[in-house]
Amino acid sequence: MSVIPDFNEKQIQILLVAESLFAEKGFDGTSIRNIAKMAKINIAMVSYYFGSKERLLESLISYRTKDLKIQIENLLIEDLDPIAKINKLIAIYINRINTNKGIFRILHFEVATKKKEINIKSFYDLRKSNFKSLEAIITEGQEKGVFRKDISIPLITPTILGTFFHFYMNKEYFMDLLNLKTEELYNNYIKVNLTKHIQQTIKALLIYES
Amino acid sequence: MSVIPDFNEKQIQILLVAESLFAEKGFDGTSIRNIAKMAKINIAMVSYYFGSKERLLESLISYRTKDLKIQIENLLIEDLDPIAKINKLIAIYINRINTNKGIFRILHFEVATKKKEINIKSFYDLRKSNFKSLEAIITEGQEKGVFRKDISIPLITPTILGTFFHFYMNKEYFMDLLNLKTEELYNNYIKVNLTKHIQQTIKALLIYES
DNA sequence: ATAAAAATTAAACAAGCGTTTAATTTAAAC
DNA sequence: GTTTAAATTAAACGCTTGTTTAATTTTTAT
Repeated sequence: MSVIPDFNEKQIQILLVAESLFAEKGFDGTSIRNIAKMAKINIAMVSYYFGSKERLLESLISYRTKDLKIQIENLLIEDLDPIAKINKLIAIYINRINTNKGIFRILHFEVATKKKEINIKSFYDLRKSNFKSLEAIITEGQEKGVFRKDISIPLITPTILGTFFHFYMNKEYFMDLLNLKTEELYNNYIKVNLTKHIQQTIKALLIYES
Repeated sequence: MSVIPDFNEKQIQILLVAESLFAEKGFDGTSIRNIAKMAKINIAMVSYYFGSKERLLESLISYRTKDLKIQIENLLIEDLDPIAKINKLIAIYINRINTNKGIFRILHFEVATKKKEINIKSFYDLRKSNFKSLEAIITEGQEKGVFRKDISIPLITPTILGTFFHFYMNKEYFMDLLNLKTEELYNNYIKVNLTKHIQQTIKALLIYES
């Protein structure tokens, strides 16, 4: 008995098209006619299946966030030293966002402006759950005497995700600055250099005594 | 002889109203009628003064970014030790964005989606200039033997600004997580704790030997 | 095969959009 | 004080928006 509605094939097809358009042009910048045309359906089908454009967005968010919870919880029970755990957490974060670019971009953009109206509870729960996992990992590291005691755990996530997002949202600027001439080089830079940078940053923050 | 157009009082009044609405509801989410109503002008005045809605946004960006360059360049010639200089740079960054919330929010949101069409050269120049300043400060610190030699300078700015923005863009979530019950407490947390956290992070990153 | 339910369609709806027009008022220049 | 330019207005333009309607086709169940 899940509270998350199940979607049929047609609905999922619509959700996927909506995801790519919302990510590219924003929620307000995308019309139902855009979606219908790209998904090769009648414009009435969106209202028929989802009720409204807003509820389509809500459906998309719950569709995408419902299965993103497990991965990090599994990390908790792995037998790794604290630093390795944190590094793996960062790698999971970045990889996950990278393979779900669309929905994360939408969440990042729309939740900030539409927050009052949209049901983002599932997203909110996901964040809370991830925070608890991070807290557990850091506390473990502190008990083992590896991490500093005076760490502000709530500011770790902004450091990880913020750094990544800022890089990811300013793609053009950084492709120019770092002389990355193809999409592939840019993505590879994220996977190798940026990930390493963030891991290094967090490690320094958790260990370095001032 | 400035290439940046001068705006009269009426134009500035419109720009300020547009800034607050674009920041709150996004560019696509704001209509010219919204702006006209709030600014208590006729809807035709926007076209009359700026030509179009897009050019209004361009005008707003150049109006806001034209005087943001000097502050950081002055920091270069101050007589401070490298760490103090970096700390001051971070404080300047955060304070500046905090007192120009609106335009930075707009830039962050719209530039990412509209980048092809909008003339954001002034913003681009500002970033390049800031990067050069940062590079100079870090190189100085390396020559004095205070900073590590293997620092990826292009990834310092994403770490500073990204961390800040992620915190700032998810206001509601962090007010809840950190139990900050008023706007004032939230802003104070940014000024004290978040700023300190970012300074600490960058310091650790620049100094800590792995 | 028939009846009921679900899916799909084209068309229309009113409302809002950015922009332009042409007329009028206000200000500046001489 | 008259002329010229700038500012402001209400109205309309054509177009797009999200949503609903009512008719039709397709699928499912009996």
